[in-house]
Amino acid sequence: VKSPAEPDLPRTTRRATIRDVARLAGVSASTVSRVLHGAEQVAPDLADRVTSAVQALGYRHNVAASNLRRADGSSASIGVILEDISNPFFSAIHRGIEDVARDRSVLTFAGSCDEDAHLERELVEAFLARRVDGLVIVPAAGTRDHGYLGRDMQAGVAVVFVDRVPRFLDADTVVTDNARGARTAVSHLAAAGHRRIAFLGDHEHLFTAQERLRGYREALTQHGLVEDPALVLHLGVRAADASAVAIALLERAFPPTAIFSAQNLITLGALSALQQTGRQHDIALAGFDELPFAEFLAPPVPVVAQDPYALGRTAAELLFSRLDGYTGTPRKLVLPTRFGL
Amino acid sequence: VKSPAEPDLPRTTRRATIRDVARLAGVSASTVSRVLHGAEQVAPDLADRVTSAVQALGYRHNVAASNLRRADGSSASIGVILEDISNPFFSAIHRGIEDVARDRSVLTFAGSCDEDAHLERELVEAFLARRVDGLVIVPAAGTRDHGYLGRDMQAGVAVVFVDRVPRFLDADTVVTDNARGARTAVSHLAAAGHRRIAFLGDHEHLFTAQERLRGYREALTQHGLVEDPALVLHLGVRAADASAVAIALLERAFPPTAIFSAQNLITLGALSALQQTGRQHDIALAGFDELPFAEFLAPPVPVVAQDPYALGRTAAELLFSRLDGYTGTPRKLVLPTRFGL
DNA sequence: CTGTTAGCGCGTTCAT
DNA sequence: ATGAACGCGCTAACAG
Repeated sequence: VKSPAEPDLPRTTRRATIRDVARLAGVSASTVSRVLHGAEQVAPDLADRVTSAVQALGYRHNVAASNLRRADGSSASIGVILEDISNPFFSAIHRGIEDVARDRSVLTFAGSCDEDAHLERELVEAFLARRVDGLVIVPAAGTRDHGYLGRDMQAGVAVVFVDRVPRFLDADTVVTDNARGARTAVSHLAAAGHRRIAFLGDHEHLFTAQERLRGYREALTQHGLVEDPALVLHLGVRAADASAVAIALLERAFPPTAIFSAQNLITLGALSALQQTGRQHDIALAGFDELPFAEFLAPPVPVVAQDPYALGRTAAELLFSRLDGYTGTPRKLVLPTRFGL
Repeated sequence: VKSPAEPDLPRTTRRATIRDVARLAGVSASTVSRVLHGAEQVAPDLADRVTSAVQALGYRHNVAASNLRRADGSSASIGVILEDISNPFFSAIHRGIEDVARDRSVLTFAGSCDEDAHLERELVEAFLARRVDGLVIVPAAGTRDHGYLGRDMQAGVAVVFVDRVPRFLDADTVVTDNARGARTAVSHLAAAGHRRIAFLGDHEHLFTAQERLRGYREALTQHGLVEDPALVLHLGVRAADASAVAIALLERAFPPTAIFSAQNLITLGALSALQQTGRQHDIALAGFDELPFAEFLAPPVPVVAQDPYALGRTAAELLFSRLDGYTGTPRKLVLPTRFGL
């Protein structure tokens, strides 16, 4: 209910369009467009007038509108879906992607799906509705089928999976050599004489957890050890959980003499458990993923280090090679790990 | 140079448009649009035919085109500019923003400017060219003037600054109470009897570093201590630097008896220095920013904890309140810290 | 309730 | 070298 005496004064001024610029410069919109795109065949004085008008009006190019008309219809943006953008492992992947994208003036959307398949799908669709040129995805553990993406790939969207493999879809993928990394670490423990080595991993339906368990088993076999199912534990990734589970493990009647923790936060939990029970010098520990404070630990904990930044860079490179016209068969890259203190 | 015998077969199929859907469903484009937006006044059978056609063609809504025609012209996306998306402090801010944005189905662009004013500006303009509805910015230390954003704010873009204050622009801002946090920590050291307390901070032109130094000085004054300029050191944030500088500090003829390190990575460096020189039990240490592994340290290091996630959430809330129509004077929020082990 | 028309901001023909 | 006209995909306004 508004009185006619109080007209609705917009407190926001309308954005200048290319026509406004054209009018002020006394040229046509086409000429402005040409100047904006650095075309050569514009008279210098006209170009100057256009540039001044752009400045004067605070004109900002609208890439969405531009993209609509353009032939290739590239939006110069990509979408990144991670488990959690605030987890250092994933944010390093994110940064790797960003750096490669930035070199091509491509912007990056990012979203966390918190291991939720439904959220993952929602993010994919939201990105696609913004017409991203490509998608980099760390699949949620629960996603049963990525096949629906086939049609979008057909339509020209470049899709690359990182850290975990897609299901029911043949697409470019970059993962770490999880099995080999785990095998190396567990072999190290076995070589030191341990025969009862526990495996502490996260959700058993997680690709990386499965692969690391596989590596653990390979190492046992390799050293002539028999797996004791009671020593293989799967849990959530929260450090608090891991700590409680590890304490229970250590307080068993017949505890392990060594622990292989298959993930970052789990190593933290195991560390805490060893500290709380005062067993840090009795029970050996080795882990997957780097620890930022490894040097301050006594005794030191050897870890399998992956390179998440390289994971991200490599994924982005695969993505852009597709956008550059590569149409070959999907590439499956496996990046090595480094084991040590 | 292409032979006519080899026509350029597009290996990508054209995306279905709303007209394609309309044709297949035997309705008009408007009807499809109405169904897509959940309008009530469409006959159920028509709606069903539209839905099937959408499925059959793998149609994906184009929000850019939609946004172009729509009255309010909101793109349902925002841009976030941080120093480094892979730094845990900033990625926690990022996540806070994302969570608030997601509740409103708003997507998030993110970019790192690595403390480079030029990159910051480039990112801002790239986001604006994509017509983001709002911008959350952690200003680069070197940015001299954010005034250029005034015009875009006038045009309706919501702009919020986080962690550091803008220059020459009056806008919504959320920062941590850096001075008070530092004062608390340094007071703690002074109360323990220390009279020679060193300050290890990063770039002196960084807002947070300045504020923390201010807090350090307030604490000294409060405890009747006189500042010794030789004990106030500014450095880069890389832990390696901090370690070297701290070692040099400890090896002086007249070293401090306590160190206040004003940032995350610097605390890491100081810790390393104390460890390398074997002085960890002789020289007291307190730091700004949380340490993920505090519980494993001996002796424990008390720290000033900020809440970057809350910083992000709060910033996003200010942003969306603007988009919701708030037009009052810019708000300057200061979030508290928590000091302890 | 449904279809038709026009136009959002822009780039691309095609004339000139 | 420059401008006029058209259309990208979509939706607001109107007509029926």
